[in-house]
Amino acid sequence: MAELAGVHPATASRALNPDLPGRISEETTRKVVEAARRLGYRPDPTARSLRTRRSGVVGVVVPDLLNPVLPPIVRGIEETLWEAGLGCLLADTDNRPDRETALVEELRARRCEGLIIATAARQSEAVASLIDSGIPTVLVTREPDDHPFPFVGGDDEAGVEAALEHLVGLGHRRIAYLTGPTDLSTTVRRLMAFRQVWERLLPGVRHTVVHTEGFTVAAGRKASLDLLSGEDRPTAILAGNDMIALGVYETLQTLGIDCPREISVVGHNDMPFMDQVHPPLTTVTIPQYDVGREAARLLLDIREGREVTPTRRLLPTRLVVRGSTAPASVAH
Amino acid sequence: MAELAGVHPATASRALNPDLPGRISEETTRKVVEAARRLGYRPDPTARSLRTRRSGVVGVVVPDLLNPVLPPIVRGIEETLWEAGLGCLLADTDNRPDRETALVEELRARRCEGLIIATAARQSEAVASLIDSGIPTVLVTREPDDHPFPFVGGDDEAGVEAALEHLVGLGHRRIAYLTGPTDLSTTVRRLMAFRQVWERLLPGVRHTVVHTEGFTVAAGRKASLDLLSGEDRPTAILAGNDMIALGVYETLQTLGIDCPREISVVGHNDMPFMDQVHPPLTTVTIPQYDVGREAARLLLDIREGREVTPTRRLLPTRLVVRGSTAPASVAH
DNA sequence: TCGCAACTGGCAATCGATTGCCAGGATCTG
DNA sequence: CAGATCCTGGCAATCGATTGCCAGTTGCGA
Repeated sequence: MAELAGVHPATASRALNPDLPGRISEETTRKVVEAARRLGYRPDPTARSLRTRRSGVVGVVVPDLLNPVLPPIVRGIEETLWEAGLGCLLADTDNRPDRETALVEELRARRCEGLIIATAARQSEAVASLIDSGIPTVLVTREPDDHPFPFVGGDDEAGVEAALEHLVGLGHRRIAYLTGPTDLSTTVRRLMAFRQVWERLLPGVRHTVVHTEGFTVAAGRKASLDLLSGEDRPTAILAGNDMIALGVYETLQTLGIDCPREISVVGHNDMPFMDQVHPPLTTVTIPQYDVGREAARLLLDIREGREVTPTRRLLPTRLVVRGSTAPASVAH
Repeated sequence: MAELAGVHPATASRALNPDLPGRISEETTRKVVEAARRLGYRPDPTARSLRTRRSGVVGVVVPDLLNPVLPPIVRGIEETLWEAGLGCLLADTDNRPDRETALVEELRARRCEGLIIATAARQSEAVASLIDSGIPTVLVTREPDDHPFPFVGGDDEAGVEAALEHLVGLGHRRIAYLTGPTDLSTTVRRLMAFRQVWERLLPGVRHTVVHTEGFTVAAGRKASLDLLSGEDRPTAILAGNDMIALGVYETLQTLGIDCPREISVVGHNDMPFMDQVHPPLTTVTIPQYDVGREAARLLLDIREGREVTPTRRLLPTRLVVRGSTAPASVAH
């Protein structure tokens, strides 16, 4: 260790610690730094952790990294954490509550200094278990119905509002909302927004809400097949997310319905390549990367004991109008 | 600690250690286990690490998580590592060599038990620095020109071969290979395969190779614009990856060239949604998830001191024929 | 000149689990 | 029945950095 090279045992620690300004004379500090440099010395993080009770890592729990909305969030988190000198322990729950519980427990056992959780269903045993744990926790993108933690996500309400205004502005009146299962927080947040905006824009007008089996292409395909096969089909579909919208695309192809001439489709999330599908998908874009950064910043604030207000941060979303929406045909 | 609850100090450690079979009497073990259970005791990983000199984490270095080929790889790695009780410290270099170097150094300082690196350019200071470090290291998907480490990736050669045979089988003869910059290992591996297969299939026939500025849509668009604007344009383009292929799509749209009627396009990687673009892209699919799992398994083998042979594992790729390729038009 | 304060650096305890060595008691062997 | 062996559990050192406390020096003011 640096002690040998220099002269002393634990003086080196103080010399190398920037939080102790004039604690050690400049002379001595210089010697220590020099010795450390020559030996390529880096204090052992394990030993340090043991003494200081800080592990230097935070756990990041995601439901499924293959979901295209997550990588940008994780990147935002990861970059922000490294900048603060914290490592990022990644855990993927594969959307399974039991795995979520197990992984959160594992992360706690590893003495993570904080947790960023993107995986929570509306009921989450794992999140509940954290409530009085004292572990700094931030939820991101998804959240349980009831929880005391800070949350960062996109402003879904504004997104749905913009999407619906867009469709109504194009003359659409028979609009179906095709969303996911009711046990996901995303479904609830977006659906509530849909209902509110609907009442404002088209009070009293009937609307259709269909719950798919999941936020997937297959579920979207299946649900839209029923919806579009019957008489009196809608002139526009607002999808709960882009996956469902892609499922709708497949159904349209199957049934030989032209988008956007005969029907308009709007998605949500603006996943990568949604400008490359056919037709290019009109959808709500969410600043996922910034959501990740903000979540990490919030966690750092909490960790430093800084006050965090407000506790919910909804980052601005924006409707990107592409080729999948058009004025309602006059025939209707 | 469990000691208090039970009766002894460090006997608990042995009782809880499954690697010491009959070391402690069944009676005592039972008591310890019971006490541990009641207290929800989990040995402190930090203290354990300090003593055993094993940190329980491996570093995973990726160039850019937003590149769609990476998430499945990372998932495969992450799952396999957790199964083995290892954590997964994620580090994203943003494709910057200086960050790669800094992050690898940081991961070393944190005493990672192993490193899985997906980021290496053809020259990598970071990888070079690991050579005599004794740290178990596995490279994945990309690799420097010269290195002593095990490597796991897709069988690009077979992929390029299948793609080229497909095009030639459709009657194409004027084929351009549109690949990335020469300083990336992916470029080199795929390009060498292209040249070899070409010599076998169409010996002596002239072919065109164009290097784009990167494996991106923009670079693909730009390079293909030059290529397709002139006279005597190719009847088929084999792209170095799907991004470039999408760039070609944009150029085709700009120039009003119909794919696949007038020109065929083949990609490489089979990124998500490549079946949803227009026309659906014929491309080479790589078992990315399995690549990740295999890389992690290899790392575990090395860590356990098991022999790893062969040191290069190329997982089978497959050409998925979709709508972007068609027989060469008779006009040519 | 004396005394007190400021400044430096060392000592030793501490974080919590692991592990080599040892000892007491039980069991076995000749 | 004596001595050897086995089984079990405790003692204490160890991993390496951090930090409260203390002591020796130096400097300054009274």
